[in-house]
Amino acid sequence: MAQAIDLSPKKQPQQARARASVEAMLDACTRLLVDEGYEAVSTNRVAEVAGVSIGSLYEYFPHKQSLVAAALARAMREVMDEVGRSLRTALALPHQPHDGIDHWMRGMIAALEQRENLLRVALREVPFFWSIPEVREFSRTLQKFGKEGQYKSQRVIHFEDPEASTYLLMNMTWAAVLQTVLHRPAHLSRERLTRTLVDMVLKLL
Amino acid sequence: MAQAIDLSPKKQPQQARARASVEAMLDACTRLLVDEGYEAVSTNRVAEVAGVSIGSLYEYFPHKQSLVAAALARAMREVMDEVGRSLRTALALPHQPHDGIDHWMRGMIAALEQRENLLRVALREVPFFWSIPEVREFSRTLQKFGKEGQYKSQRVIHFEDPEASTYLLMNMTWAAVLQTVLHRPAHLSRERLTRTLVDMVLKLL
DNA sequence: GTAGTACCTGAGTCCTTGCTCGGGTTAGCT
DNA sequence: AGCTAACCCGAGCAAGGACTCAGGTACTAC
Repeated sequence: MAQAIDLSPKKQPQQARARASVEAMLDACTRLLVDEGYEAVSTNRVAEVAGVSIGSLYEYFPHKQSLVAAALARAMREVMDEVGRSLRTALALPHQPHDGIDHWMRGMIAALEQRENLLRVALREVPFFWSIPEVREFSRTLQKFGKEGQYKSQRVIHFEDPEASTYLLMNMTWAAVLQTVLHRPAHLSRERLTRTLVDMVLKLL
Repeated sequence: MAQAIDLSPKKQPQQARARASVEAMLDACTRLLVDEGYEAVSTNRVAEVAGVSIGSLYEYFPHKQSLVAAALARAMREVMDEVGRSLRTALALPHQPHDGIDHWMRGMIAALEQRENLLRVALREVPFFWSIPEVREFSRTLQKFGKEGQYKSQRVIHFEDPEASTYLLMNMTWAAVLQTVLHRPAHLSRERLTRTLVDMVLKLL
């Protein structure tokens, strides 16, 4: 099992030139993850693709894991931002609750779809993915979003155990969205799954 | 991304002695996966732990992946058997439907719990996990179980799109069960989650 | 100008690991 | 007993990959 490693970067770039180099490294790492999977990511190749030398890479990242973690953390922050934005516009919609749920689901699906291959690799191949702070935070934020949505739309799930049901609802929904994007069977279109998912969530509220 | 590889074994053991060796290899591989994760599994170590030589290992497995795939396939067959058994006893219960769903959920959770760490590693670290035939079959069988349960218990989800809703229901349920076992937060007991999950599934039927 | 710091370079070291291969041992059959 | 095929052995090869280090180049401050 993946044991705890320090995933933090080594030192921060000070000048613009160096910041560009680090960005290039992260871009290259992301590209390799997407195109060839985690096993194919070697520090030498990342440096090559980024157009910097291997020595420069180790200026800013103490080891391979911290590089991959930084690339994934950046992506997760982007996803989280988009999901948060789509929640806020969903809550501002006049025709609650169907339209709100619908908008939010589509927002989440769109956010994932843009990074489909990266997320697939991250979730299925990167051993320390769940140790990345941004990923842990993502789960927490998702829970917060769930409560926020219920609160603002004046709807609460009425089960014996509200805390457990909110938790499960969010996780099931998230899993279904992930499934829809990453693992959808050919005979079920994204549209059909989205519509049905919205119906199911409404039924649970 | 993980490309397609031939995951089938090389040749079958003929004599009892050889069958025992192969079993020992699979056991050792499973143990290493559970204890130290996919990255720590090297063919040399598997042979060492199994008490056979590296040469013998390559008699029966053409490469590392086929060994890991065989170990995981064996585990998946066991899980599938248990889940199937618990579904059948659930359907035979007199007090439908709450008791049935409850029994089935608990059966699934128990089946996963026994192999908690192995599944965690398989799902999160093994790049070719979803290419293993037994895993693909597992997903299909789960869908079949879902339809079977609905049919025999005379309950069908009444949504506009029955096919998509069955698909989603099974996947969401499965995801929630997995979540409960592999990633449960400390403040929510397994029992609370199980009970709430049963309620939610019932509400959707 | 010059000192100091940030930044960059890439050949090379060391280690791990997947896998081979030549040769030995055991089981089963006639 | 003798023959064949199944089975087992493990030193070692070849490749690849994480990471170092000794020495350069570009900024910045005074």
